[in-house]
Amino acid sequence: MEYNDKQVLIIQAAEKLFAANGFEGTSVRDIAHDAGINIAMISYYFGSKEKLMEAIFAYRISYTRLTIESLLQSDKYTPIQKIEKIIDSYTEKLMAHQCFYKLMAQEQSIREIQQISELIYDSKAKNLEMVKKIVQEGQKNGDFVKNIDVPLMMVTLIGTGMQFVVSQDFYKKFYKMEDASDEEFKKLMKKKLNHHLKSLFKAFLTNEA
Amino acid sequence: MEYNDKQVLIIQAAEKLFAANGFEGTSVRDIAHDAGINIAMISYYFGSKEKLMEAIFAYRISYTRLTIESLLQSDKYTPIQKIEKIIDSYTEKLMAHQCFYKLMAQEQSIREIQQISELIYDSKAKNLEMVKKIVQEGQKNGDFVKNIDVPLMMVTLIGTGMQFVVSQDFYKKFYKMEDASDEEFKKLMKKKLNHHLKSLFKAFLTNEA
DNA sequence: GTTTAAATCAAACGATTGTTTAATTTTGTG
DNA sequence: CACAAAATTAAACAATCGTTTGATTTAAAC
Repeated sequence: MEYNDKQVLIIQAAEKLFAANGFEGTSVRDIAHDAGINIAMISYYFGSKEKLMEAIFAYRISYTRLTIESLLQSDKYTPIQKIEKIIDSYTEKLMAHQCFYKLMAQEQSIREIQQISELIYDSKAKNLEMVKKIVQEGQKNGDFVKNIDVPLMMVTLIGTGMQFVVSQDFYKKFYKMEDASDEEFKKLMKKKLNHHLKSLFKAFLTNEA
Repeated sequence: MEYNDKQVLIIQAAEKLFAANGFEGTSVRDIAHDAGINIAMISYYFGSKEKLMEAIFAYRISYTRLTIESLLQSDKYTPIQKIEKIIDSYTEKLMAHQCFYKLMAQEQSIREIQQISELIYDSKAKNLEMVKKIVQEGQKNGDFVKNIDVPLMMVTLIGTGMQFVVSQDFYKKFYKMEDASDEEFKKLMKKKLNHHLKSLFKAFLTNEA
């Protein structure tokens, strides 16, 4: 699906406002005002407010889908290196599109639009299978410990990321970064999150530091 | 704050519907219908829809606040045992009041009501300080490793719990529990979550199984 | 320059929103 | 029973919601 400049403008405004105020908490007039276009343009281009939400997901997913799968199937990396690659990819996407992940968090909880719920479901299932294979590989060659609950491991990975984006402001003060620039703060936070996830899962999977 | 039977009825209906459809996605008529009362009773008892939301938090917090603090300050437990006590308390509350925690997850992301945001903020700060002390104690006596990012450790704890409640249905199939009773399923999930968190944080804090 | 389609607009649409009113019923007290 | 306070109701309130209309402007094609 291709979107013209005006459509992208609307999508980006909607993404921002939906993330901040929720789907039901954002009116099409808010979006139109923020995007600097007439209200009727939303129905004109997308059909409805719901379809606009679907467009946001279609737009983001087409732009954030990284082909790390081929990377993971190769023999160039050890299982723990593959997990680290996944964490790199996840933290990168998370920090680059925070609004979108806030939206995903909301949709997970509220389930407003059937099609989006299915999209999230499929994405989870795909990621789970991918990680499952890596874990089994690591257990086979003795790198990883036995009895790893992969679904719950994924809950921790996704949950940590999601919680991170919704409570970033809170942790600003605990890292004494209140007067740092947004860009500076974001950069440090990404680094911290990345390192945290890597040491967390290395300890969990291998019982080593 | 004390609430009479009718007020509790309204609070419980609102909690359920807010969790399922969001604050803005739930009308006062929906709540009134579900609680079996007249619409006007909501304004009559609580003043407004917003104040009803505040009442939910006041109600739940007064009923779920467990005094584990005194337990944690005693010398009867090792630092790792104290962490386990916190996990026990957290999983217990999480599974007993899933709707409420869904609501918390939404409020964290959307920030609809100032007073509630502050309540969540204070709760986070309090929990962070509590865990910080335990971690320092564990590091002092050599039980825990060095360089533990406690704020991010809390992100993982809370995030895992929150993600767990919003995606429980998804994981139902992966544990082959689709035809188990709700109570049976809930019991197993609580056990699994509890065990997962304990082994995760034990590995993270001590690098041991 | 004319024609046709796409884009944009202000205005209006009916439906639904949270809240209030004023009347009525229920409850508790003397 | 009589009275006052509390609880409950249907109805109405103005405001806002997402969407549509029909007219107008802009852009593209010949």
